[in-house]
Amino acid sequence: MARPPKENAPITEHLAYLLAQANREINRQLELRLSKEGVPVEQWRILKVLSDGEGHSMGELAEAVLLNHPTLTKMIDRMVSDTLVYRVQDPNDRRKVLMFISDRGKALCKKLNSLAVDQEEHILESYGDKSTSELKRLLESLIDSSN
Amino acid sequence: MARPPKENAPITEHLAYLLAQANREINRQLELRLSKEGVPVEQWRILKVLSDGEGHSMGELAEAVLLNHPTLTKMIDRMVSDTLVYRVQDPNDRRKVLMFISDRGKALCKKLNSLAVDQEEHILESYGDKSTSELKRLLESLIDSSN
DNA sequence: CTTCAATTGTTGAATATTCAATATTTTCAA
DNA sequence: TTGAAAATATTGAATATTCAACAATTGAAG
Repeated sequence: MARPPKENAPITEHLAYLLAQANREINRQLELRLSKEGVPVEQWRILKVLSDGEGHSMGELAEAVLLNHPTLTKMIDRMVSDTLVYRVQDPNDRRKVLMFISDRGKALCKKLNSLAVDQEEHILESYGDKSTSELKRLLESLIDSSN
Repeated sequence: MARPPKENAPITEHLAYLLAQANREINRQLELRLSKEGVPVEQWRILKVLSDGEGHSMGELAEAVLLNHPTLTKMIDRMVSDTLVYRVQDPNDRRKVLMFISDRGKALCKKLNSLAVDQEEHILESYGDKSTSELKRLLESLIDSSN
C-alpha cells in the first residue's frame, strides 16, 4: 500500500518534483531540436493547435497551449508580425478573436512536426516502447483525475 | 509495438505535451497550498534540499532545484533577506559559496513539508496508490534514461 | 427595454528570468 | 613557477511573464 512521502523525505520522492524534472529534461531536448528553426516550444504548440484550420479563440488557445492570457496575447503579436497566424474578429461574438494559421505557418509547422517526431523516436529508442506508452497512459489519467 | 505520433497527430499525443500539462496542473495545486505560507515552490525546494544541514554550493543547488544559476542567485538573495538561508564561503575552494538553512528556514520548511504531504495524500486518494507509485517509477526511469 | 454583472481580450507597470559579460579562484601544462 | 584555461558565482541589460486595471461586448434579471 503506497504512502505519501514522509515529511523529511528527500524532494526526489515527491511526484511534483519528478514531474518537474522530467518535464524540464524532455522540454530541453525538444527546445534544442526546434531551435534549428528558431522557434520556441510554445509557438510550435500554437501552430499545431491551429493547424486543424479552424478558428480558435484566445481563451481556448491559452488553455490548449498552457499559457495564460496576457502571455499568449504577446506571443501571438509576434507571430502575427512573422505572418505565421492572423486574427479575425468572431462574427458571432464580437468580444472574441478567432486565430487562424497562415500558409507560411502551415509550412513551418510541418517542419517542426518532423523535428518533434524525431525526438519521440529518440525517446522510444532509449526509453522503450512499453514504458513510453504506459507513461503516456498514466499521465493522461493523472490529468483527468485532476479536473 | 509503439510508434511515435504521426506528423499530423494532435499535440495531446506527444509525451512532451503530456508532461508539460501534468506538471502544470500538479504544480498549480502545490503552489496553491504553499501560498498559505506565501512561499513559491522553488523556495520550498531550496529549503528542502538544504534541510539536510549540509552546505550546498550554488551550482549543486541550481541543479537540484531545477533553476539556472542567475535565477537561483537572485532568489537566494531574497531568501537571505528573509533570513531563511545564509551564505558561507567554502574554505576549501574559495570560488564556491556554501548555502546553509537557518533555524527560521527549518521552521518554515517543516510547515511547508506538511502542506506538500497533504497534496500527495490528496493525489493518492483521487488517482490511486497503484497508479501513483507506477507513475513515479516510470518518471524516475525516464529521467535516468535521459542522461 | 435598461441596467448591471459576467465574459473576453488587451495593455502597462511591476516583477522575474535569461543571456552575455565579468570577477575571482583554482587547475594544470609547459 | 608561471600563465592560460576551466570552474564558480554574480551582475546588468535585454527579454519575458505576470498582475491588476481596463475596454468592449454579451447575457440576463428586473
